[in-house]
Amino acid sequence: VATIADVAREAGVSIATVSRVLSPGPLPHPVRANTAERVRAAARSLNFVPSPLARGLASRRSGLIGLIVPDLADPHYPQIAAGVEDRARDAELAVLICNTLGDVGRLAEYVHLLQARRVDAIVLSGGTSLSAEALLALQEIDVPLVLIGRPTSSVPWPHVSIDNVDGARQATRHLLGLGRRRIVHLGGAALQTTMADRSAGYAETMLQAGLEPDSIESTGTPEDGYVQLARRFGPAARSARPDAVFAATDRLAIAAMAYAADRHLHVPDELAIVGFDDIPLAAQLRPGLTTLAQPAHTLGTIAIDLAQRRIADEAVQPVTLPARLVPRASTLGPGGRYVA
Amino acid sequence: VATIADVAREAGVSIATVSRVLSPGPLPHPVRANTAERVRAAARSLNFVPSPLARGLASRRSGLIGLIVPDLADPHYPQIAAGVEDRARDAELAVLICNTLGDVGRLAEYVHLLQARRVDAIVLSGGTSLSAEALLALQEIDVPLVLIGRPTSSVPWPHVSIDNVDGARQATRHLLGLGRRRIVHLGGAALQTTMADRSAGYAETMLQAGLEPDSIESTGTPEDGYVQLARRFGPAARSARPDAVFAATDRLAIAAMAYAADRHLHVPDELAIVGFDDIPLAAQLRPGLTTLAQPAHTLGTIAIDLAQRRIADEAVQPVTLPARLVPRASTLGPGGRYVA
DNA sequence: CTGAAAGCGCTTACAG
DNA sequence: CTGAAAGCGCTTACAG
Repeated sequence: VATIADVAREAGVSIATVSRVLSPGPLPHPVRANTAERVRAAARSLNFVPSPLARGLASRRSGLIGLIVPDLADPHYPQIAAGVEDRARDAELAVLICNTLGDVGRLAEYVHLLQARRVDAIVLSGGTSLSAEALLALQEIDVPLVLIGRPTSSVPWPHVSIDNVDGARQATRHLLGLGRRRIVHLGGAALQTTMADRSAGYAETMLQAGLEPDSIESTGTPEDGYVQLARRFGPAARSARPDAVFAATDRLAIAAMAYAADRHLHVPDELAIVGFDDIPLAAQLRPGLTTLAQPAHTLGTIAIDLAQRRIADEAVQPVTLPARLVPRASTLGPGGRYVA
Repeated sequence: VATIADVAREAGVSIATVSRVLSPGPLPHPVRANTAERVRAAARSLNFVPSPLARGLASRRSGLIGLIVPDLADPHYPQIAAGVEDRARDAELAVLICNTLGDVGRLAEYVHLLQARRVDAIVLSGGTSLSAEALLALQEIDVPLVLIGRPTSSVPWPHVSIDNVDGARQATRHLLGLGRRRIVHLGGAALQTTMADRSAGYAETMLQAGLEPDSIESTGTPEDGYVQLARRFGPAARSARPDAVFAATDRLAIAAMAYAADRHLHVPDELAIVGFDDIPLAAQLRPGLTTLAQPAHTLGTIAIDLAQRRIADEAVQPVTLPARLVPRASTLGPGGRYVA
């Protein structure tokens, strides 16, 4: 493999000049056009690629981004990862992937590791359920940090998130518009701001309509969602059977659909169901799942944009992206029509 | 941040000794136990982590693994990625993630990039549809390479894959055991060895049973799977309606379930359906999807094991993992029973 | 506009 | 068993 010295020799200049042509830093150094062209030609002919290792060591910038996700198995995060990777690639940054499995110890370990590797920035997703103390521990970091999802408390780092409150409002209004009144919310782990916000948007909209909010909490897994529904719908249920479920995620909505099928409840006639996320399979289900599409990929690309601004030490504002209702047969029925 | 020099000073030794204690290379250098302990204590007290950048530059080993996947949005690959990441972490390797989106140009670009970053090894998944020439281009690589999935032609690199032929045999035998005779195979892109193997296992088993194989090819997306089924089942269909579908993937199986629902075909009474992959949602569908579970996570961990042996220049054999039939209601019906 | 040189933080023959 | 020193391949003040 060719090194900078080979290129310098070939072009008849010093390695300093080669570096200045091929790796213009933040404040570009003036180089004569003619010289620059010779260097570029030499680099091309030698198929020269500067060693990121050496470059990182010398410049204290590794060209690496650390991406921390809680769970790659959850369809939400790969979409974010794809967005991050996409934009990072455009910026000539490589992405180190870290899977915490929701373990705070592992999170701390990764953060330490990423710092040791001198990553230029860390993108942390799934930090929406971190306790104040866990967040405090992150304060120690001297690497630019960007969060995906609204953090639990005020923190010094920028974040990009979905407007979950508004998404939940849309979901609830949609069901109300269809004439449903006994709308239950099947929520995920309330510790996560994402889940809390969706629950809040639901409750607010119900109250505005003069109805009593009725939230069921679950751990967020479809298995637990099913169990919690069974408990609520079961014989011990104290109130009238719901006529609609707004689930906090598509995975929970799928659990609700399974529950309805097992109890021979017709969807949507007897039970309308709305999810949140618009996972790729949502449209393939029967009935198709009405849900809120969120731009997960964009979440990732914007996180990189924010990270780059932080690296350049620019001030940045948090970014909020809208969710968009995608009506399907699980609320409208075949050829159903929405009544606002 | 502490450097090796700080530790050396604190322990009263040279940096060479520190390095030998903290980073024993392939052939460990003898160090007096007492000295080693002093060094370790100093490192601990200073919270010293050797710079992977400097280490990589000096030793020509970066501690990085490049993971190339074709599509993070396909639920199959995040599972593999999780396995890779898991085991890599145990081995103190970090994982660079690369998403090719099925573009061969992008693949080549990534391979180049990963080499520039001096990754210790590359794990390539989704290379099961690479043409002979694309594989030849990879020959140039002087980095250990491990493939996930059986390559299209004989190559000099080890691979780990699922026994797709046998999995397809199991699926087909299962349907035959239930008395089905008009079993159709809904296949994915035939260029991929994975899909070709599943198709082959199906055809072989049908022939053995004295039945005519009947394969429908699709691009592999649920959308196209649905379209292809409609064409086959439609009025123009030349033969008797199938009584079972063995889909090459769960995503295609879900398309088949959607198609059955739209045509008011009862699953499994009128149409039994088997998938392949056992994606997390398969158990949540109604009816639950009978499918072949494949150890995707293990695929990833073994790939790292193979990579490490290749890095150590050991000889390695290809590894094949079994698929396992998971019977659910889409073939058995509620309380259904299997007749072998 | 260009170059000589120090330095980034390690590893690893070489000598003892 | 330990250390002095060269070197990995770059970047970046400093000097001209």
